[in-house]
Amino acid sequence: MNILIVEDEKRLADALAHILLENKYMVDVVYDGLDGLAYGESGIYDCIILDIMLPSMNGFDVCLELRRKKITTPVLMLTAKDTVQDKVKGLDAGADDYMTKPFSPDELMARLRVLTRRRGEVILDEMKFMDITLHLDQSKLSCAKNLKSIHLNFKECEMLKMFMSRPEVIISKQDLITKIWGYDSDACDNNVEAYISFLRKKLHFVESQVEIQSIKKLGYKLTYIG
Amino acid sequence: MNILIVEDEKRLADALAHILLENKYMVDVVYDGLDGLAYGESGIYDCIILDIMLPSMNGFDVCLELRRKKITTPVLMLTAKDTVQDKVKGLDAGADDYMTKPFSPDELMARLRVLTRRRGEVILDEMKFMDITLHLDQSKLSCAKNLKSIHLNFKECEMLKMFMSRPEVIISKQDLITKIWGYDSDACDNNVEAYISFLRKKLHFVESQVEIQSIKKLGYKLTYIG
DNA sequence: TATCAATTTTAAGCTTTTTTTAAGTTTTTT
DNA sequence: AAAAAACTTAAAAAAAGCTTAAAATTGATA
Repeated sequence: MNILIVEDEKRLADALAHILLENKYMVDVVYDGLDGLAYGESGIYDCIILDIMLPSMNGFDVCLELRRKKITTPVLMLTAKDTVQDKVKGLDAGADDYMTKPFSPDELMARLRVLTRRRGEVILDEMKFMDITLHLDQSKLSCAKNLKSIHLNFKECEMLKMFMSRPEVIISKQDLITKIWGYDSDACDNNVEAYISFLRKKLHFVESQVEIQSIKKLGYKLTYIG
Repeated sequence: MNILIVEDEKRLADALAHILLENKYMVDVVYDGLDGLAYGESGIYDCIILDIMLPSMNGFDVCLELRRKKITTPVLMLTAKDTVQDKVKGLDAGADDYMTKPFSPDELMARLRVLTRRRGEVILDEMKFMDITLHLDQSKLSCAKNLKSIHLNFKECEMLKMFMSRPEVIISKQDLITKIWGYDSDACDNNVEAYISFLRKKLHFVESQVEIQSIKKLGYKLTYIG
């Protein structure tokens, strides 16, 4: 899970990053609005935590601009501006949640979980697509029509999760790298290819009709072959 | 837009309903947990506003039960319980937002807009012109009148994209070269011609009435032949 | 701290797909 | 009819992707 923090108070930003890292998120931090916009535009984050009063471009405008560019990454505004007007303005600018400082870390984590889980999907549950089920709490993959199931290791699980959250959509190798290996990792395409190969073997093992198709130069997608 | 209010304080429930009605929502109100669950299970609502302390079944359990039954309707918890633990509990039970009483009607409306705006916001990554559709997310070309579709490779896709973004407009070979092969490539006209040929074959394969016409010395354009 | 198992990375050889090239045709223009 | 431009196609070359085994790393356990 990748989080972008856009916050100019360095001390707060670092504290926040620290809390997130403890909770197994991958974190990038930038300290002004234009950087926030540039990073956010990459579309690789699962959530953006956005302050409002920022150098170079304020949070409202950053959010508006992201939405104008069809970036749908959830945005959580975290700010000292606590009037009802500000909240309404932020939410109507396209933010998905709005918290005021000072805040409770526990509540922030809970709201972050809301924004990063798919609607209605209670955490520690399972994901399904056609005949396969990914048991997130057990890191196991199973197939509806037979009783076989198989263990997935961490990276296999993260990767399959990405595919299952957007089936039939092409996901690029670069996206997989930044979301699974991290923004500044030096993983190369071959790392992805190796894991794709592992996953395919396991999908085949459970006798699923779901497969990972590769689209040259663009990436991979999960699809069902009827 | 349909909203379900689950709230046992009749006066508050009515006030809330009144505000929502003023904002052009359709509203149903129930006064206890089991009724809330029964109504919610119908899946017809665009959002459920849920109190926690309720007769017969509390709001946490109503929400958990809805999620267990795969009801994904957004839930906004609106309650007097204002501790951080309660907020975390509510959000982790599957609620999408959590507001405490007393609340600002404006903020409530803003948060309701957030929860209801993502509905029906389906991002279709495709381009259409007359009877053909280019599925960018799948690198596929299909034709309206029949079920055939065919895979396009990267350069074919880029080229068709250029034509479809400006149908009926003549695009020169040089333009195609600089946009597809790059500014400093040494691709020649014949490269373009080869790809035009590939594309024509595929347009023919899907039995489209759209064709790529060549205008000597000037370039090519996409056009429909009635 | 040493050991073991699991996970992750690396690298090499192999397969497939895409892209380029080039030669022979066809069409259009003069 | 000749010249220029465009078309088509096969096959050569290049790029991208696949698979696997082995090496390296990590993390848990004794």
